[in-house]
Amino acid sequence: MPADSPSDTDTRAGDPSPGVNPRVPERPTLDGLERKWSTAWERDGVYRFDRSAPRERVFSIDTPPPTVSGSLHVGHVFSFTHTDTVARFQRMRGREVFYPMGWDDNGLPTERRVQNHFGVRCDPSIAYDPAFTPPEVASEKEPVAVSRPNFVELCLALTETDERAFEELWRALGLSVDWSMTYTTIGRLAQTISQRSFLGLLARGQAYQLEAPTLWDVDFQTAVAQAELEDRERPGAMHRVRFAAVDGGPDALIETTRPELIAACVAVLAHPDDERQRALVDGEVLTPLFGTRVPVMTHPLVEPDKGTGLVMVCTFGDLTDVTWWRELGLPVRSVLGSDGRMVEVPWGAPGWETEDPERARTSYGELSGRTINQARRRVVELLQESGDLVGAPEPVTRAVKFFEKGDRPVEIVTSRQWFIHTLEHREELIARGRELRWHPEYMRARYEDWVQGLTGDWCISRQRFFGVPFPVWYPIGADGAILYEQPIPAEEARLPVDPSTDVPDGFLPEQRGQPGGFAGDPDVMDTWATSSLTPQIVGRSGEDAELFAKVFPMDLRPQAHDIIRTWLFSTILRSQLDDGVLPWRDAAISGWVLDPDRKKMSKSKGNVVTPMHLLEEYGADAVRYWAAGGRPGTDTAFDPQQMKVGRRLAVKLLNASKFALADLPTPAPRLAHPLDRALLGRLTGVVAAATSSFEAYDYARALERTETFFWWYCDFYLELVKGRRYDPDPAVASAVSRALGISLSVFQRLFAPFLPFVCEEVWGWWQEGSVHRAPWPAAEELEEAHGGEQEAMQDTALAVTADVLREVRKAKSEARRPMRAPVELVIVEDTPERLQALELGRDDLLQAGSIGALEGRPVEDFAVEVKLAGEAAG
RNA sequence: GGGCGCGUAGCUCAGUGGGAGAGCGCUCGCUUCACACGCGAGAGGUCGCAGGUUCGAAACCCGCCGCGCCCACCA
Repeated sequence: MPADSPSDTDTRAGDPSPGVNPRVPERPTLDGLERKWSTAWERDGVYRFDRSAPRERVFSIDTPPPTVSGSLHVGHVFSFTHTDTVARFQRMRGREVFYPMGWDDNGLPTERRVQNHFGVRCDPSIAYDPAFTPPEVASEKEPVAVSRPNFVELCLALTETDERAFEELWRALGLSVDWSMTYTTIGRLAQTISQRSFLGLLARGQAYQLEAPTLWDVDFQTAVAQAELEDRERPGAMHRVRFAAVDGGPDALIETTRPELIAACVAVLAHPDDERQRALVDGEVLTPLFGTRVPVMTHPLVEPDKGTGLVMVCTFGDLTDVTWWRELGLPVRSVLGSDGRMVEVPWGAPGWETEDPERARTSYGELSGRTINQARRRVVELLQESGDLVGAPEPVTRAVKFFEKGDRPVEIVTSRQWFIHTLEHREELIARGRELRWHPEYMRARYEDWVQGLTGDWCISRQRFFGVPFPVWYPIGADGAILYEQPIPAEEARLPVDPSTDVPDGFLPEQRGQPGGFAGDPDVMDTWATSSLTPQIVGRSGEDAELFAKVFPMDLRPQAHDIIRTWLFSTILRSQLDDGVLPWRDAAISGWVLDPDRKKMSKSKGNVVTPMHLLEEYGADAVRYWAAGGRPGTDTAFDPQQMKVGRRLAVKLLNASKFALADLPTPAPRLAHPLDRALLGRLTGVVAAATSSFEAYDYARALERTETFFWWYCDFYLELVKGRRYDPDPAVASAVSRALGISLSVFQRLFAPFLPFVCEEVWGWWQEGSVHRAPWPAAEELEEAHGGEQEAMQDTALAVTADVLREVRKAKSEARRPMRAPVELVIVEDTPERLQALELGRDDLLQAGSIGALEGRPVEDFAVEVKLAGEAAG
């Protein structure tokens, strides 16, 4: 139904046709509406994106793809509802809404789930077995080793099941997604686009490979990125350790929580201004137990107030060590293996020189092969025995960096990884962040803080299996060495490729791994390296130029605040590097769902309260009502009570619609009654408020304004007009019908983004087509409420009539009489102006209050005297 | 340590210069012809604390206290 012609106003407002309305049920109910209407919407393609629409009419949404491993929880329901209300609003405003759904199935969470579910582990050295079936009984203790292609097949099988369940939930919740455009982050399209973007970065020198100290998870045995770290408080102990003097100089005392890394010590540092350390600086000291000579140097990052003012630098205990190592040009002595155990080291060999090779070998022999914690305990014992530990270890609690999905602290291990240049783009990225319109505005600070605090380029390679492979191979020299410096990129036409099974042009399969042959890059991309391209994936960048031009840059990125540093940041980076643009105009940031005790909703709780249960118990509209009450960026308590309130609102809308639409008198051509005109005048203000709130992504305010006015409408306006509604004079009844029709039509559309099921139901009682494709209410529809010299007085009439009705009700309530109890006389004291206005609503008031007589007395202050029939005045 | 947000009725929250509000919960009443998944009424608050600006502050400014989140070089 197009909104562009003013002459449409009358039909759009929904003039009912006369007579009893057979479409209104005897007893309206919410039960079954989800199934009924989600089926109908799919059948009729109500939310299908029409790509023939011109760019300026398109509203494109870059939906967050939920992680498929595990389950959707109420937090997802919460934030996806927010986006859906905006999508529905924009659709009703006449925009063609591009709203696809994606599933993030790629990555570690899926791998971990597949390992547990099937009892397998991936061994890339095994050949593919086409006949493989997973073990009948999954054993976590003794997993079956499977090839990488088999492992990936299992991942795909499991995620497909999950994705079906997720889609079912979203449909039940009523998300107005175009399900024909669904994508997955492991799918062929996402792989192609990720690989193509990577090859572009490589060709432009924006991606590079480097062997360097890298953040490393020793359990998953993969590199991780700075953005994936989180701090956790862990107990530890501070050890004061003596480093012996060389050549008669003084001993050095350092403090450390990681004594197991003494063997990896490459220097001892002091602050340049620290007078106490003057005698040591520029000299050398010996590491205890191992007798390695290490220089004593200075660096401004050393804090003289901490510990003894001296700190040992190890390769590598933390990120500060990396800084010191790099800036002071120190050597590398690595003792930690990629599996988190101490490796063998060649004491006495170059790089491992020692004053006492025998002692070093004996001491280190106690540590070699042990885990970090075992080695730490043993080294403390050795230091105690040798007398190099000063005092007892002092228990401390300190923040330790963990991979957010990991169980042990991250270590820093030297390895070969792919990076994307990030640091050199910092200023552009901040500028893009300032271009972006944030909702709420203050979320921009989180982004800027993050960009300012970046310490390195983005490491995008992961030593894992279920992800997008790097589309490159390497030649192998005649001596069998892999020539990493000469990567062979895949031809673009071949994408997506898997270099572990595909063969580069100009080689034969038999040459894999052979001298003179080739080797595939063994790694996969960080899951964010794919997710950061969601605008390009949904817009089919490079596959469908026409579509991409229509939807990109996108209008809206909705997401929660916890992934600003990952998803939002990396998406801006990739768009900047690939297209030199900001990927969206607006970002709407959702809060979290909190337990009633204000803590972040816990996993266990989230699993008990599954979203499907909530939808079944309260109904989708009710759950959406609760969610829509959470303002942008604000954390919101999980509150079933609010869902009950939402359900009541939906029921109210059913019943109010039944009252207005159950039978349909001949509609009057114009509004005549002052109260009717005043009502529509107020509704004009509500429409304006809801519209401007929605335009600013404040769906919660739009709902609140609409809801508040709707309850007032039911409690006062509907009660006031009941007499005229049932008036035997058809002219009177039809005039009310017109006002009810216009107002109901507006309410049904104002609520449609929030309560899509019940609104579609009541719309279907009297209108053609879906309410979700009906035009958003506009002021022009209500213009007959305005104009004329009586406009101000009409509104006063409505106000004073309602005020008096309230007083009459109060009197009856205090007298413990029913509301229909007759009233002999009502005396209203009020200003002459208000009394004059009251005359306009007199007839409705007398009827609604069962009032026999009404008198006015002009005075300054408002007061009402109510004389119930058969009683003294109250 | 730095940054951001929050602190209003028992609970969840709205309110950004001029009457302290809503819903839930609670109490009382009402089978009223759209609705008992209802209707009507009522009780309940030093707007975290202390100062300042102003004729006037819940709101604006300064400081403090408390809660939450993000970030930071884990010695």
